[in-house]
Amino acid sequence: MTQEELNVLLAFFKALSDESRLKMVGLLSQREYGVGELAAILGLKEPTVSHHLARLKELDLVRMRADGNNRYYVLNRETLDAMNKRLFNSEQIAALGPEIDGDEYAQKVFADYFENGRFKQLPTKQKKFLVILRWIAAKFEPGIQYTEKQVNEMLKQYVDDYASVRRELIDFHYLCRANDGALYWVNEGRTD
Amino acid sequence: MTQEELNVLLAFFKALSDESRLKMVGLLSQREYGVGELAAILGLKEPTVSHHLARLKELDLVRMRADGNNRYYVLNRETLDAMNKRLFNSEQIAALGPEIDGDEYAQKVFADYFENGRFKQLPTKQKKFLVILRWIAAKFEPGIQYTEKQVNEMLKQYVDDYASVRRELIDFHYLCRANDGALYWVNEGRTD
DNA sequence: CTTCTAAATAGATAGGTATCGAAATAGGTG
DNA sequence: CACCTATTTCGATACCTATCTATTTAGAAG
Repeated sequence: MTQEELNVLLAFFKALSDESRLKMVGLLSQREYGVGELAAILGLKEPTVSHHLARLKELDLVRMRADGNNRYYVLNRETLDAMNKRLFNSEQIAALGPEIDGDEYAQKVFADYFENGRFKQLPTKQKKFLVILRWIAAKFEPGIQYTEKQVNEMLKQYVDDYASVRRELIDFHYLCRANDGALYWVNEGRTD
Repeated sequence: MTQEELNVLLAFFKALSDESRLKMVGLLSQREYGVGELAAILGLKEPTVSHHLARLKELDLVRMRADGNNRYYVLNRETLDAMNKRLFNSEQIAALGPEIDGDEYAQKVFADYFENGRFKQLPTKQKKFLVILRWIAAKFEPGIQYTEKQVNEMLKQYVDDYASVRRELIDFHYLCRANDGALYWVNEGRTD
């Protein structure tokens, strides 16, 4: 699951994790309501209701119809159903987890070398080393250009010998480097 | 839907409306993890992970197994499924809305007399008046004892002549009053 | 008993957001 | 045009909570 997809789900849960909005969804599932009407029923001021409706509308959870000065809102059941289907099946739930390398082997390598958010040391066996290199490479966002300083900062989070790792990332074609050596970016065309 | 039930759903959405917890749910759906392990993968400190796990555990969304100093957590899929079934059907969604009196008549009364969160005036026709009285009565929580001052504060939110309304609530047996007149509470045994 | 380690708890801080009042927008009506 | 009304936008405030560090608990191992 990409960060983008996760953000959508997150936004969906955030949208429904407010008492006022949850009640509004309930009301708007029955019939359309005007803003003032909702404000009266919920005991809120118009600006507050307007704010909540805007948040729901952002996610396409409600539809709006204008009639003169009044705007009538109603629940968009399709979006709700889509979210429901999208989330509540095993694969999707599992996919919520960040992508640690999937296979048992990689998990073992992690268990052995990863501690307190850092790699205490790097394995000498190339296969194990590549598991870690791949994981680090994935921390760089595709399409972004990084200065050498930024790359170093990134790597220091995870390893002591950041200079070696930076070199290895280039050697194994996980990162590309500009001719003058000043900029780095993810090699999106790489295939294993 | 009671306030209690709504709170449960609200808590559920709040629980999943955090990026870290959402990722944790994904991971814990695949296998059990120790606290430190999760902290390493998510790039968080142990206390933070501990905090999130506690929140998930409160709702019975995860189960915990202790082994020596380590505690292993795993997703409780049943709770997730139950929440899913519970929420995503039409009746339940509709029930999220606060209980405005259901029938057309009551809605009309509201439209006529309720404005900006208050009743601008009270209808003289008893039938209409009772619609409003019932609605106000529902604002008091069953099982709670209110002082007269508290009752007045409550009523002032909605009407000008709070003293009359307080008397009517007693006369129509929506509220009970202690013999000394100091305490009020909802008459749970009332039948229309 | 002392030491080490994993996790939970306490306390502090910072960022997010629900809410409001005031002001701006825009449609309707004369 | 001027006025009224419904809604949105803006700016400020207050509460909530995710996160951290420091401390405490409690199991395991010398």
